[in-house]
Amino acid sequence: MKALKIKALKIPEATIIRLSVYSRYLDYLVKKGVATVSSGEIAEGVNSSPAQVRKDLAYFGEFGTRGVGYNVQNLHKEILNILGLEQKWGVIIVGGGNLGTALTQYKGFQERGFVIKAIFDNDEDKIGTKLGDIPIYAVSEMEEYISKEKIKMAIVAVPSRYAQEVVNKLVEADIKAIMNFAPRVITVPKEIELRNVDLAVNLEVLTFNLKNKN
Amino acid sequence: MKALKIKALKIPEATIIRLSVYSRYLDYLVKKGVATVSSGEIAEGVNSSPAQVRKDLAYFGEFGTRGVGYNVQNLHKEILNILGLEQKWGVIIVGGGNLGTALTQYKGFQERGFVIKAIFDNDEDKIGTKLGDIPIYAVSEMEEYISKEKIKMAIVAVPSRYAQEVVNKLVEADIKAIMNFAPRVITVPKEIELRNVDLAVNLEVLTFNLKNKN
DNA sequence: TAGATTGTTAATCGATTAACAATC
DNA sequence: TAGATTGTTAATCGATTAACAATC
Repeated sequence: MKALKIKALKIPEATIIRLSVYSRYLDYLVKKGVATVSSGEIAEGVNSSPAQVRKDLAYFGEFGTRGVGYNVQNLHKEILNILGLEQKWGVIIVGGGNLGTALTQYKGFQERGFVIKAIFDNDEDKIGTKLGDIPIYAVSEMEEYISKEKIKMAIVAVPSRYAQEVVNKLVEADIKAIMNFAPRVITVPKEIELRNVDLAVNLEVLTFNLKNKN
Repeated sequence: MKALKIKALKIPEATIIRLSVYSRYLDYLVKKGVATVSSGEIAEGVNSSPAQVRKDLAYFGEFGTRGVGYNVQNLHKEILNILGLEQKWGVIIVGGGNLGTALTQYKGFQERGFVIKAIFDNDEDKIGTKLGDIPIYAVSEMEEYISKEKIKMAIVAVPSRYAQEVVNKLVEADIKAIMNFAPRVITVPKEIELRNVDLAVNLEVLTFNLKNKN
């Protein structure tokens, strides 16, 4: 008896991250006016291998032409689609300190279609003011704002000791995805997407390598 | 003929990252006054598995006692040592914009023993001023500063189009490790440690998952 | 047609998980 | 001694790389 083969193929996270890198390189090629590109050329441009590039793309479809390569504009568009970047995403930032402020103005988010809509903080001096165009509200107003504005994504840039508490509030407010900068183990229900960005760990990998490779 | 078996065991980067997470949890246990901990308890504290914890530690030695577990203080110290954090590390930041400024004052670096020593920028209005205690110098002074102060690590927080150029200067100045925030493919000689932190990619992994898992 | 390059399958490599003897 | 937990080996799982038929 042959079981119906359902393609429940799991896509490695490394693949998603590489797709993001490919899309930036393709963006560069589009601007340069290049029409066609091979997996080998992409690999060279992003320090990968041709097989890896083709494998990553193969999870999602057949985007190339044998003997020819890939249409640059088309592949670029396809990858942005795969990543969910065919639309703009409204994002809120919790925490209006140095990091939150820097992230609010970070060009790299805007370039990829992420729009910071508001900052939430508990500092009375900041509440009611604006950072450039972006309003700063009290954390107590967060749940209502999320619901009213249908916000799906939040960035948590508060001191570590408040991070879990803030995340709990976000979950209650029905946020779908959280990018957390606090170097703490944070717990969320399994249906919530959580990504931890630990800045210090990155330096620690470097010190480990300095100490051991040399 | 039996070849001499040299233990050139390669340690997964994922292990290093987890060690960093373990060390933070152990720090918490130290402060809580806990004396002994098992691999199972660590695993629970950091969302991992007991086997993973023991495997990660086994790359570096035998730190526990069978039937008992690990001495919290000792294990904490051992892991910091493995990561190279038994010493303080002087770090410079290139780029005094929003992100560079935020990173300069980021507590998470200080807590782990990273000391930001100086910022380098090309903005005439900033050069010669200070950000808190941290002096801002011209990029033209960078090479001399690195050599004089024996700086090993640098953080690159300049606009993407300048990133490779800045990295080249750092390499010439004999820097050993670079943490790069520019979302560009950066090339360095193989003896230089390079780590790319791409903030937008993290949001893109979230949008991908939002789009596909739900 | 000949040359090039894809999409895909098979082989390899590496990391995680499970199992268990060692031992406190 | 009995129970607990480590350190380590073996089994499994997953991701990368290599190879090649398909095909432009």
